[in-house]
Order: sequence, then C-alpha cells, then structure tokens
Amino acid sequence: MKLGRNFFERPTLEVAKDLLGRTLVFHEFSGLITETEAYIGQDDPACHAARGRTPRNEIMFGPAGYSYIYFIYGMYHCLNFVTESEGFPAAVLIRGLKLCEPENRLLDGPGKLCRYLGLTREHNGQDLTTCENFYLLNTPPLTEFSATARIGIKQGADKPWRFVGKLVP
DNA sequence: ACCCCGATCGTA
DNA sequence: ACGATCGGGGTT
Repeated sequence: MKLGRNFFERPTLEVAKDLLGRTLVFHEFSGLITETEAYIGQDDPACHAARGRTPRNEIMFGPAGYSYIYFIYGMYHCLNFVTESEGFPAAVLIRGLKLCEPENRLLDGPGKLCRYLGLTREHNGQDLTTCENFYLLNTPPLTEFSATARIGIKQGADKPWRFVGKLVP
C-alpha cells in the first residue's frame, strides 16, 4: 500500500521517525529507509528555507509528499520529502537506505544514496503520492531508533532531529 | 559581478 | 583531518 498525502501532512518530527522502515521505490530500486533528519521551517537555522523562499527551496513551501532534491558540495545530491501544510517550509532528509532490489546493500549517506539510485535535480518536485515509479510503501515502521544531532551542520546542531532505525535481524 | 561556504564523501 | 568541486545566495 502506497503512502498517501496524509502521511506527509503531519509534524515533521513525526514523519521523520515514521519513515524509518518504510520502503522507498524508485524505478527498479527498492529499499528500507534506515536514517532520516528533520528540517523544520523558518525558525530552524539549518533549514534551507530559514531565510525565506528562493528558487532552490521553493518546493519546500509547496504541498507535502513531494520530492525536494538539491545539489551540494559541487558533486552530491540529497533527497528529501516535503512535509506539513502548504506554505510551511519543512522536509525530511533521507540519509540511509537498506537496499533490497536489485541487490542487498546498505546505502549509508545521503550523497551515496542519490548517486547509487541516479537521483538528481531532474527528480526535484515529483509527487510521491501519484508517481508511478517513485513512491513509498507502508511496510512496518522501525519502532526502535535513536535520536542524535543532525550531521554536517553548524547552526541548529543542538536539536536531536536525526533518527537512526535499529534494523531487526 | 563577486565571493564564501555548504543537510558530503573518500582518503590520509 | 582535509581536499575535491561548483552552485546558490547574500553582499557589493
């Protein structure tokens, strides 16, 4: 069963935790989400939308359930899903994926994940709730997880908004 | 127009 | 610990 709009139209911290264990499908690839981070609104200094709307971050201001993919460090892309209500800029960064198809492999890191799947800015702004080859399945969530500070940021490093699922053997 | 730096990763 | 590599966004 595909995750619908209402899954993403919730507080970002809830969505970030609830995404752990869900299955991401992108064309021939599928895997379990194992690690996420929340970026929440203009009061979160680490959020790309902290200083308002720009061409890059405008998808974050739109409706929930869309992909937000940006280019970083001159060589990597990062995948996010937009959350909360239209007009409120927030998203969940996907940092880890336990790939099941076409091979078993752990994609640990947002840049490595996008590089393996072939995700680029061309896939920015896709509606995950209606797309035929880019969506999420409601496989059982990983209820065991730890919360830590977000990785690679300076501002907002005090907030424990990174969630790492404990994979059950 | 310019310049600094970043939600990273691989190697040292 | 650090360099690669370049787009974005704030500043001039």
